[in-house]
Amino acid sequence: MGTRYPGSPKEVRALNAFIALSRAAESLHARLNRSLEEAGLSVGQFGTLEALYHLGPLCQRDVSRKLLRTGGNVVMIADNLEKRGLLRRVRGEKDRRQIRLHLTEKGRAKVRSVFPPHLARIVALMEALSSSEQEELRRLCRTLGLQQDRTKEAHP
Amino acid sequence: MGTRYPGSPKEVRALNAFIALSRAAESLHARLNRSLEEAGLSVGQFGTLEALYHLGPLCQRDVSRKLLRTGGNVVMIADNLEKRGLLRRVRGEKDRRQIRLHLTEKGRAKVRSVFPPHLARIVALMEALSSSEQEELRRLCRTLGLQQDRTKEAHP
DNA sequence: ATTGAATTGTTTAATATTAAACTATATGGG
DNA sequence: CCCATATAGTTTAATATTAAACAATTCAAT
Repeated sequence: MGTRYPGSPKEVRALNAFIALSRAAESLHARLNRSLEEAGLSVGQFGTLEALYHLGPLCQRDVSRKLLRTGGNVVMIADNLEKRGLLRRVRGEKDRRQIRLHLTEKGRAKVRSVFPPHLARIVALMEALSSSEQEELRRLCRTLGLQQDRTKEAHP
Repeated sequence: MGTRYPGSPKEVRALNAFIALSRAAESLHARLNRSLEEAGLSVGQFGTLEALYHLGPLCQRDVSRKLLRTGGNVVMIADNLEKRGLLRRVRGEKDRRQIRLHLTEKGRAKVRSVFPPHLARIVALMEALSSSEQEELRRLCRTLGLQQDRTKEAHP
């Protein structure tokens, strides 16, 4: 990690922090993805199921915002999950443009079987840091991530 | 951000830190990618050019490890950059399995034109944190990312 | 020396993701 | 009411990425 760019201390500090952040996230994801794939779920599929499980039915736009993916991608994710009987689409009654995604019982069962071991792996990976370090990491990342509005399309 | 999963304090702490880390990285990348794409480079292409520029010629395997991408992906990245005349392939003399990637002068010029504004954007985004916070973030992320060997294939 | 295992790069097929154009619905100002 | 604009979802075409099978080369242990 780190960089060999011969910039100002300020640049080097920012770049080193950015590279460490990027690589930590990618590294953790690479390790977690493998076990998710063994469960037959892509990252987007798992994220969608997990969001619906813990937040209740959502329209596709909300899922798109939550996962930071484009709307078109969520259409495909919902298509595939619907084909497998893990969720169903319900046309909004008030706003007929919206389609709310509801987990089926099969979908809930999938989350119940996949989420606990996934969480256990996350906890195990995060144990490289102490409790207070985890809380500090969260605070720093939230400060970084929240500095700008991200409620619009993920990549407008 | 955060989670509504009703787990133990330990689980909630780890999950919140993980989610914040993931979203911060994705959020920063989404914003940076747009400007890279305006320069006509994908993330993998930019990462490859930048690595060759600052580290010197590398074989594809090294690039693969550095970018945390599969070898097959690096083949395609190198193909596309070679077609555009930004790098050239040089068969290794000592180990004839290897192919070292060398930047062309056009490739170096591309990095010189793209890297500085890219770095400026990173610095601007990271300024949401103070200097010491940036250093602390780097330390925490390195601890997380280095806890396990990642010198093998990115997704073996 | 020889053979078997490991490593590097390549190819192929499948999936994921995006941007952009499109349809349908909602909303707000004349 | 009517139209302009915005929003939700869909479709399409292109690119990115992966896993897996493969060829060529190296290396190590006999």
